[in-house]
Amino acid sequence: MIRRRRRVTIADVAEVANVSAMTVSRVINNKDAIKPETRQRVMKVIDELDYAPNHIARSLTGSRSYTIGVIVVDIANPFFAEITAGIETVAWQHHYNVILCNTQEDPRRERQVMRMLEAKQVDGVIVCSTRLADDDLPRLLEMFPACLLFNRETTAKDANVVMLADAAGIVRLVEHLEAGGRRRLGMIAGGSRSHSAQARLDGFRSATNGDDALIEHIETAHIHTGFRAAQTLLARQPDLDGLVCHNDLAAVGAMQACMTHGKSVPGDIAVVGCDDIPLASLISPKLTTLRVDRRVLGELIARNLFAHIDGEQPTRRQVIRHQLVIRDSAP
Amino acid sequence: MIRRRRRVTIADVAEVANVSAMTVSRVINNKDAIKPETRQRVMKVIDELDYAPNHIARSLTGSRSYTIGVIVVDIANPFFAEITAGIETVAWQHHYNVILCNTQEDPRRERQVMRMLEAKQVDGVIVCSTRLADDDLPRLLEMFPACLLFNRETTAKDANVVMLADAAGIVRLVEHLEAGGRRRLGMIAGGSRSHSAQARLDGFRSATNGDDALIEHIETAHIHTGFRAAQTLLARQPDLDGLVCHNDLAAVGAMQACMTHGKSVPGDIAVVGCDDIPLASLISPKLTTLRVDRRVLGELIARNLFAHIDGEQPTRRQVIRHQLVIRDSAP
DNA sequence: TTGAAAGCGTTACCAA
DNA sequence: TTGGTAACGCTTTCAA
Repeated sequence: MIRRRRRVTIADVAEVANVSAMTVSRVINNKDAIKPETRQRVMKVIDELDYAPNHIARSLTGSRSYTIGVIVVDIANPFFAEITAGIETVAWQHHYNVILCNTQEDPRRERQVMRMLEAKQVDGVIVCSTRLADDDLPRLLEMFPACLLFNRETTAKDANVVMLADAAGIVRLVEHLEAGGRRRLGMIAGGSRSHSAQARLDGFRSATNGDDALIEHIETAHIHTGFRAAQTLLARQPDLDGLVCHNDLAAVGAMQACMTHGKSVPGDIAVVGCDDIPLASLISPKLTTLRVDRRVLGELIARNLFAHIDGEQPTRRQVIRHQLVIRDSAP
Repeated sequence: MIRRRRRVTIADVAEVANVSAMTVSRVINNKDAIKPETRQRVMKVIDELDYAPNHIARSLTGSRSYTIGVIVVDIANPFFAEITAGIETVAWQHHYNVILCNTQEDPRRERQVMRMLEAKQVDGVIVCSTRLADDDLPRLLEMFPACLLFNRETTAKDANVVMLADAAGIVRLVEHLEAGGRRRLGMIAGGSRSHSAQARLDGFRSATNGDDALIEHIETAHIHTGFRAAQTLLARQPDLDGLVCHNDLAAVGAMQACMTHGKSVPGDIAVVGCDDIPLASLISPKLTTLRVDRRVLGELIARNLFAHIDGEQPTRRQVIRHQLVIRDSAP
């Protein structure tokens, strides 16, 4: 059972300072005009009693809770952890706290979490890579005074959206490969249910007038799946001289497959990945890839939300481009 | 400016259902006895109006806020991200939310964050690797109905503690090396200000009756610092046949140095790390190291806190041992 | 089994 | 420049 020590209240301060609670309230909120003398006296008592306003009571009066909700599919995924770090930084600058909710890719849980956040009167939510159906989204999002969706479009009213330019990023990779003289490019594409996998594949197709024989799909992109996909692809198309991979892990596997196949990287074939995970610069040859500064991305997302909360006209839709990181695997 | 849509209140439900607010309250809390007929009617109205209790108002009445605070030095660090994932899982099972606070190793910010959390009436806090001074800790922690410290001891009353058995883990590594016939062991030790570095060093010393000539210090443990430290150590002690490294990154660098030095791993010299980062099983030879399941650790931490919150007698001090992961670098 | 009234700590509104 | 009163939405307490 919880036992909370009695807190000093505004009434305590008022009594000791010989003023009304209202006056104390005005002092701590810097509102209205207060006689400097009175203010001094109240401040002194606040200090002596170590008074701090009760945020719960404040929230109840209706204005703000100074809390936002952040919903992610998996906080243990460094991608979201870094975004969350950026969000938290900006939130704190705005004197806000973050309620972090991990949904583990479960849409049911996502729904419950949203209702809970609304019941706790958060001033806004940030939803990263939601798994909710398009139809459910508007009704849920519209419960909140402000909301922002990362990597998902929606018809919800007043929802802002921040998207990663996955397709454009892949196009740049392809252009880089072609500028390096590569003529026959293949792709190892990611899972069919993933939004970003679809976008990356679209980018590849549009940049290459994609021949489907040059594309190999893997459901989960990992080193060994990348390895096998590259083997299949090379068996089918021995003259490939460039390989675009859904992500860095797959690219690492693909490079191993190339070498097993007797092809040198980048001599005979160039390999590129996507995400710039730490491993990308630790292996040999170092991987050419796409990067987005995830902490900065989180900060940008949060700033967008707070613009909304603060009543400024926020950017409705923001698209963030990757940065091309050129290393040894495709110089 | 925030505009919050008017919520359905308990009074609305009461009016439509033709009962008092109290009856509605009893229904949603399953408290006291209610005539089944009345309960049915109230439930129906709740459903129709889509009523959900306002948690802020609930918290104000004094019992619980159903929110805990989690304070970490850096959520972008996968170590803490995974622990946080574990904590969040258990919190949600208890119908709790987590306010996540990132302190970026700044003790001042940590203090502010704690005051804020107290003002928001959290029912408990979990503080991971605090940078606060021993003297500040008790006063701050005692503001909360329940608190738990990870990897830090304290004299604060009613504070529970979960510690990682860093020293014991290193002892096990040393024993493993000695069982494998290694006779002359060196160590690459970590930063002087780090709690865990100190503990790991202590473990090494106690297990080897440590000769300081066999120990090399690095301020930040990374691949290149590990490389250089190993070089220095090998130059000084060419007959080393075992090397214990503060963490996996340093171990990776150390292995490279060994090979550069013409020593094969594990043939001529065994190398072990600590932490089991993803890279550890990706490089060759695969690294023998220490692991602790960080998600499970987070769950354990949270369960300890909730035991306290729920008034059970929680374990005052819990020590978590690493698991020895034997791979190729020290079979 | 149900209800009325008081209170949680704060702020909005109106009055002095 | 200050204070009284009434909310905010709920639960506790006491009474019926």
